[in-house]
Amino acid sequence: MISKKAKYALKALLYLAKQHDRGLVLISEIATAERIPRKFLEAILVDLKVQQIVQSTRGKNGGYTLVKDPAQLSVGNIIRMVDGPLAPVHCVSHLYYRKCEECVDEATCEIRLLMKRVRDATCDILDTTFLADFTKVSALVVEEEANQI
Amino acid sequence: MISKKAKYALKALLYLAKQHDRGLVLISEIATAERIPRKFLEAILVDLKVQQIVQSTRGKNGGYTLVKDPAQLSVGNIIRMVDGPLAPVHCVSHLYYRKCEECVDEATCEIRLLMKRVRDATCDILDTTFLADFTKVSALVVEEEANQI
DNA sequence: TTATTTGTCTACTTCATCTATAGAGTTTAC
DNA sequence: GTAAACTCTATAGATGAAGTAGACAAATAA
Repeated sequence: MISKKAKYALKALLYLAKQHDRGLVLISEIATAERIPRKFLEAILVDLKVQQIVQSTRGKNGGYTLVKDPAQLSVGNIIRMVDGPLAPVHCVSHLYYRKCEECVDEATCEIRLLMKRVRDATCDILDTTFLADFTKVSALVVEEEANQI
Repeated sequence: MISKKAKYALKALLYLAKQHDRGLVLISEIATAERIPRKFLEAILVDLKVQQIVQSTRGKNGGYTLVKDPAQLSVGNIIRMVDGPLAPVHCVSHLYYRKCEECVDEATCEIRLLMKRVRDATCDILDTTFLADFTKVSALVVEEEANQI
């Protein structure tokens, strides 16, 4: 399970990606549109700013905007930033590797091998899906709908 | 990430599966062999007993034994029993489905579609891997080693 | 300059879950 | 009856999740 925080981050970034050409977007606009608790979203956006995913401007006419290219920002990376490893156990994580304390022998641990397959399958999906892919899909849907008129 | 509890449960059941023909196995034997805190393992085994995965006998010469056929007990089911859903978000879980509170429209939620793919990939692996598959692999390894002599 | 709008920062809360541990109680075999 | 097992109840510390409150700082425009 991913945390609500990660889901909110994902939704907020996706919202920003869709408004990418529109310039600065208000926190409260995102919060309302995506039904995210406003104060909680604030904290999330600060985190994402530290990670240099978004940029902000203060004061009147201020707001948030995406810094990273949506075509290069993967869902996998966003979730990792907020929640940590995607792997089901630490001992199969690439970026957050840690030996299981209780494991008698990692090399022959059968559970580890299985979990590695799960990790790989998960990462194959999440690390190859970028924010831009969603906006494309939405554009396609809009296009299809237009064609049906 | 799966919990330690789930990992312990998996290791304990795997241990029991390997000793399946040996009859009753002591909690403390499992705890020592798999380096699981003994009292914690006790609690886990009680849970698994309630779920009718294992059986126990009290008193001297007592112990635990697997009730379910290891060829029909999947890793996916074991993890679900202890941790709940395998899905990364509730709204794509089959057995633990729940609508996301903040979701504006589930039918068009792009994150949901992506997470559904993750769920399916995970379940494809974990629901088709059974305890018996591990004991087979171990047997194979033993066989191979014997061949090399 | 001042009011308003916006993000920033610090601190706190509440609640749940994880990961255990302690110890008395019960059952069974010998 | 006693030792060896499992069982039941209670507790507890640590951590993190999810959110809230409110003062503060910066930018703009009147």
